Amino acid sequence: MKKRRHSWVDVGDDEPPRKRKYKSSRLDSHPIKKKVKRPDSAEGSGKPKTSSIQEQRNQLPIAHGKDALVRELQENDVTVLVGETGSGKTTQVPQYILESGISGRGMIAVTQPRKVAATSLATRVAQEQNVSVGGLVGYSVRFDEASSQNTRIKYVTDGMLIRELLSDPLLSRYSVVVIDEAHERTLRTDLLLANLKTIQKTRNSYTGGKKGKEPASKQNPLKIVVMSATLDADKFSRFFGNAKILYVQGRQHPVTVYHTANSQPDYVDAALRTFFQIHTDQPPGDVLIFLPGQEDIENLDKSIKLYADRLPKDAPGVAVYPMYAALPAHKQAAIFSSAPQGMRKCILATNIAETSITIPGIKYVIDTGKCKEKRYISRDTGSGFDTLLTKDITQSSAMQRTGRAGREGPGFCFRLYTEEAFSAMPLSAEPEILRCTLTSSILQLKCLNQDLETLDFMDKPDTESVGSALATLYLLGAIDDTKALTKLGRDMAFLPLEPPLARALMASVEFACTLEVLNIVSVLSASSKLFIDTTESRETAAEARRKFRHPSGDHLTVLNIVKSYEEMHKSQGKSGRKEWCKKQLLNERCLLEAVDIKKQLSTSCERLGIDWKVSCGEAEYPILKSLLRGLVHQAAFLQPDGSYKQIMGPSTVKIHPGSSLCDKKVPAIIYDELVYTTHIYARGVSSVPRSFIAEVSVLNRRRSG
DNA sequence: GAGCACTGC
Repeated sequence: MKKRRHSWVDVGDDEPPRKRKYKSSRLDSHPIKKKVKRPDSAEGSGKPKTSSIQEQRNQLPIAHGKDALVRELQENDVTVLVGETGSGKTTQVPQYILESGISGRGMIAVTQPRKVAATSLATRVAQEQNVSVGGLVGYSVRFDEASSQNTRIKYVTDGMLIRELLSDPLLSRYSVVVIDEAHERTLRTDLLLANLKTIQKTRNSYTGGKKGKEPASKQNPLKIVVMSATLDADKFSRFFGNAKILYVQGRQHPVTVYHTANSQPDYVDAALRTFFQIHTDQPPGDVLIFLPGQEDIENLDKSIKLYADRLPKDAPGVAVYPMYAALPAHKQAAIFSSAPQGMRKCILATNIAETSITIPGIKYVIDTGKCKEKRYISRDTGSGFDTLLTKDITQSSAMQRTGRAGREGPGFCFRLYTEEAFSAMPLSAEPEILRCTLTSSILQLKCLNQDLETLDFMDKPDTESVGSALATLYLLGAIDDTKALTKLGRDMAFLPLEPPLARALMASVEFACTLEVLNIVSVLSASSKLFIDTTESRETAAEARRKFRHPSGDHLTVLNIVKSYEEMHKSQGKSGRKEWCKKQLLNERCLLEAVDIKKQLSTSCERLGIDWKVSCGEAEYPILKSLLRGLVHQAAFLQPDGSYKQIMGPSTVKIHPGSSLCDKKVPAIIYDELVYTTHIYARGVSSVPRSFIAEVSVLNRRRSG
């Protein structure tokens, strides 16, 4: 048989996606001129009404190509599998691998970027195998695990597999690793891909990748399956020595796409007009509008309500639901309830609705084509800051948003940008590794003895960004002046914290205030924000915060809140605690997550021989000194004009308006992060005596031994 | 005096 390298193999019975053009036509100002159908495949006939789980499995698009797929997986060490949503690849491929014996005696790991995905997929696949989750099929995510000695298929978050890498650098328990959602190119996916390539070379005694010439020394070979959406498949294939690309058809209802004839600089106004055009001209069906951020959502919310009131009395009403991450949980939950009788539901969402949340019943999507992107600007030594600015989305994002209209039936998508603008969009987002802080990743790679210069990344991070991370690690005492990992650095990497917070926690041992610092870093490293901050409640929230305010600033204010929360729990129990949070406008999600993190960190501390119960009582200096050890590179001095000048770095920063120290002119500050929006703002700020700062940068290194 | 997309250990 002729070797077919780097070619598309059609596993399903449809044409490969490169031939499918996303035809679309212009939409003249707003009146709808012409519509074009998305040339979609399987005219979603929907799920069969009643069928056994096995029948459902057999009806998935991927089932048609099962034999061909299994054959390819058997023959190739690396396979790139392209499949759209609804193809069933994530649930079926691991089962095919298991059932066909490809995985031998080893386990199959399937990675996911998000926790919910990992746990729910494991549950689904366990059902299909007719076993309970945690047996043959299990999962492992932070704070939650269901697996046993019998587990053969394990769904894990990519971060979890990286943790496993630290204790088992060859991932020897696994014979197959499936990297799912690889097109998202998260920092952790890229780290895994780079490491997997090295691991496979070692375990398979690579001889150039020629089929049928496997060396006899191959004891415990590793197979890699990379699963991705269509756009980046070639790149993954090239990265793995022109690995075979297989294509699987998806299942999605057709969505009619419209573009505007002219660009719409005022996209909020354009969204408003488009919404009412749909509302008055189109049949019933819910509307989902994608906007970049909270501010736009709040404005559009007001405008829609204003105009809806002016509609004729007999016209159907509009029920508006905002949806973004900072919204309190009970308001987020509201979007899943159906609209009041005779009203059209209109959801205003950030890209939280693009992948994280699926809202049922959406027939119309309005896409502003904008999103906010966090980007790290690295300067000289550790003085970089994050920006959070509105920018154009990518083509894959646009297609994802469009797809949200076709989940349950044929739908419509109104793009508030021209067809030309769509064509000009980048295909997919720039990988995170090129725009994020690398401090934590580089510390982990150091623990794996990986040489950054020789490690093969899909996209190599730029030298400036690596240099900045190395400089930060050196300042924190995690590496020495030969860039070698220190004992302190190894301990820091063991803690599930960002290096600055890990350093602060390690320092707390020295200052005998571990309990306090543990409480603070647990909240700081929680993924949700502590304060609920919507425009309408901003004043009330600030008022509530004043009660907990500590004169030294935000870190000790956080500590006061944690203490009150714990007391509230002791005296009032779970429901009292919840009520209390609501009243104080505190986000309980953050505090609950902090409780989990604290539990995990205290276990980690015990393993490192640290007594985490050591407390400094009411003293504040030990706490500030500990924090300063981690935040040396994030400190600034007051200038005569009231602004702050970074100690390491060129920038002048302001204290963020949400901080308890805003407008308090203290001589020196440390901060959790810098964010550039309208100014460079320092967030999470504490006041420290100037004298503390000078001594720290020297001390950090001296004690790192 | 002004405002913050989304994840992970």
